Amino acid sequence: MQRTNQQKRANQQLTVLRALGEADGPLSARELWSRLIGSGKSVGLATVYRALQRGVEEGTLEAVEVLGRGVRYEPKGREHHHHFLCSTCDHAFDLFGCVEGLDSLVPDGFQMTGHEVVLIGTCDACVNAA
Amino acid sequence: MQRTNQQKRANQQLTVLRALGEADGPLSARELWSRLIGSGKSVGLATVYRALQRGVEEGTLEAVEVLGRGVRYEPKGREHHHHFLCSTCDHAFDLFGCVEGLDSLVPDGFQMTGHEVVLIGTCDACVNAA
DNA sequence: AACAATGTGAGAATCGATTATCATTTCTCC
DNA sequence: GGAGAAATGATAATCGATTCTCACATTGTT
Repeated sequence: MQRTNQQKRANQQLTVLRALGEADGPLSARELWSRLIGSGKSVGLATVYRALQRGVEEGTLEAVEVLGRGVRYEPKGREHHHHFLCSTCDHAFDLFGCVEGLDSLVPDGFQMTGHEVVLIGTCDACVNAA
Repeated sequence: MQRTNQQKRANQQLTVLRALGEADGPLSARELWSRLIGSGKSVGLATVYRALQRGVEEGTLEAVEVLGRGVRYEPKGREHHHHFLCSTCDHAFDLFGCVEGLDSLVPDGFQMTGHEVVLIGTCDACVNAA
């Protein structure tokens, strides 16, 4: 293995999961990896995938799709919520609350078991940067 | 070219676009292709992609994402609507109507420009088939 | 009919995302 | 401190979706 630094790398997966837990929205494997690298943590992309995969298997993480931009992950068990996708920075933010009137949309004979709502627009930071 | 039949194949793209127009929801390139093949129309997958791509360029089609299962296409200009995704057959159905209370979900400082709502469940046919 | 421009189908090539591989390193438990 | 199990990182392999290529077909124009 080509060693790029001497950092301790035990429990890398915990580092990964902790970073995900601190995020303000669901992250893709690559987003998470970039954040870790960017904050000086040396982690392999494969390890990020492994941590996420195991988290899903163990039920502590949930894979979510926000408008088809690939799978993102978030801690499971949080209160029911939806996401806001910033079309500028492509980041997904957690929202709080839900909406009314979904039942009335269901066609006759169909059975609804769940729903997803995604708001699209520009986030705080990107509004200010514009 | 390995000729598999003698059918007329002029204006294949029109055939593709017509089939899409008759669908009860957005279709992926492959779904559309399967339907065409299934109904006895001989079309190449590449031609389906070409028809869809051109449709989008010309503004008659719109690419939509329904829960990250790849891009699907639908005729543009229809009234604002959302989709119902059947988790059994994976088909997306058009819905009519919209929901209330989206504005209240937008965080301070964020600007919303659009939204997507997807209902998940079991469609008519799959309910009956169960 | 002859020619140019465009359309078509089959399969190859490409592109990203994810997974598998494997040599090391780290951990656990004695 | 040592042995075996598990974790890690770099990179190769895989997988699907989409695009590209190219030989041939079709259409349009004269």
